[in-house]
Amino acid sequence: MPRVTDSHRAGRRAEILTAAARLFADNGFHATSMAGIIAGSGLSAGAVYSYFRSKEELIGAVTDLVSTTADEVFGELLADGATPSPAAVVTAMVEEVTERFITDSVIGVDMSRLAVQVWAEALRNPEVLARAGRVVTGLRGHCAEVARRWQAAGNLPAAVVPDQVGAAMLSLVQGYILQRLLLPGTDGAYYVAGMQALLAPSSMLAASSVSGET
Amino acid sequence: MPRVTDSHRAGRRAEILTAAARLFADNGFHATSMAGIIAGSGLSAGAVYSYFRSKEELIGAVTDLVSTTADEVFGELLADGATPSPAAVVTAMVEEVTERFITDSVIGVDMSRLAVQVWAEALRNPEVLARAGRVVTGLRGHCAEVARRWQAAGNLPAAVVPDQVGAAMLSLVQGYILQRLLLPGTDGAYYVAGMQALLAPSSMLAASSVSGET
DNA sequence: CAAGGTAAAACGAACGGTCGTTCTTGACAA
DNA sequence: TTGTCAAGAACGACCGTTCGTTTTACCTTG
Repeated sequence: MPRVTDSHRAGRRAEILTAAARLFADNGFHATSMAGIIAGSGLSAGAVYSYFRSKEELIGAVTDLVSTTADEVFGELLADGATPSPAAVVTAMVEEVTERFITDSVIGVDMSRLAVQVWAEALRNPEVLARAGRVVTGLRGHCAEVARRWQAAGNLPAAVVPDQVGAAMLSLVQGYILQRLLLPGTDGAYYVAGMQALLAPSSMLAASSVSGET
Repeated sequence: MPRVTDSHRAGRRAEILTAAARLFADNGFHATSMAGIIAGSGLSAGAVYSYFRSKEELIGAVTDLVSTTADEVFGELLADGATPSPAAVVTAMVEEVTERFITDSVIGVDMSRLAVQVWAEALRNPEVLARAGRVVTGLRGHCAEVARRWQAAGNLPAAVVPDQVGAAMLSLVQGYILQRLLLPGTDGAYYVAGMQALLAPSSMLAASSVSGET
């Protein structure tokens, strides 16, 4: 038998996933046909269906890919014990989105476009909603942790609920993704400037550096 | 010569549009079939196609409906010459979304769900992108005007670009819409509290009332 | 080493179903 | 009668998926 190596098999799977992600990013999930994915992957229908049982499973896999990428992109923001300001964290998130999310280095697909498709799909597909909700919860939790530290440092009133602040911080990133796709000319620097002005109207320099990994 | 025409004919058109909007909100544009819309409208295929030339035209009409509703909901925020704080305006927008956008009074459809579908569709349909972009530009312009007045009142540095601040303000509304749909338990009051804390960390009462129409 | 067996992997034509759309037909108002 | 419009069966195209066949590469055997 063609005892193909595991890595080869995983590579094939990744190729199919990449082709699907590229088409999904361009046309959305339901305006993309399996025939297109099959052609894009360079394989046959039967081969594709031996790696993914159905189109829905492919959608789920791409959703996971977006989720994983999002986690990776934002996961390092609080690697150490720093207490950056919310404005600095949102700035860092916007920059990370611009550099690593909009054109993913691994497969060269605009993950921000996929994210919007995932949001829309989540409204009708309970499984996608569950996955997407988990990611959003996680990201909001990271932001809430920032708010908690900022609060502990005395920069926020004690009565403030960190998770609530985290929700607003996450919104600033989601809105950036959305407006950049919908409105030409909304780039990272343009957006960050307004966000920082909104968050620190009196003193313009509340931002300190945000650490990456150690 | 149409005997019962005009208002009756417009009513029919509205019925079809309502049925389409309801199904689009539930399942998105491409997972909704014309057969479903035809059944939902209570008319026949031929009748529906005499009012709308194609499914694409129906999608465009629903996009317009969402746009119009959004304009109406947010158009009154700056009716007079008041200079409310950005936080107060975003608060008012979130409340308007909750009360008038999430369940539109005219047709009883969740416009926020439709908005997400429009965002996704805009990424692949140039006409929808144009319409959606126009609306987002308009909303951001309204927010920018708030920032401009706030700046003129001396609450923002002169170097700040109002449109940039408007983009961030709009993000806070878009993020609310998104997170409310994706995460159970994100209601208006919960969200507003965090937003206000983020925008006015030092003095918790920057908000004043925002005027409706005169 | 060479040849043949074997089973996984890939192929791709074909399938039933559903899609968006059209068009013939009938009913009714003028 | 005649003009208008709705009804809904019918249509071709394309959908996601299946499955019988062919190819491939490793293992066994002489």
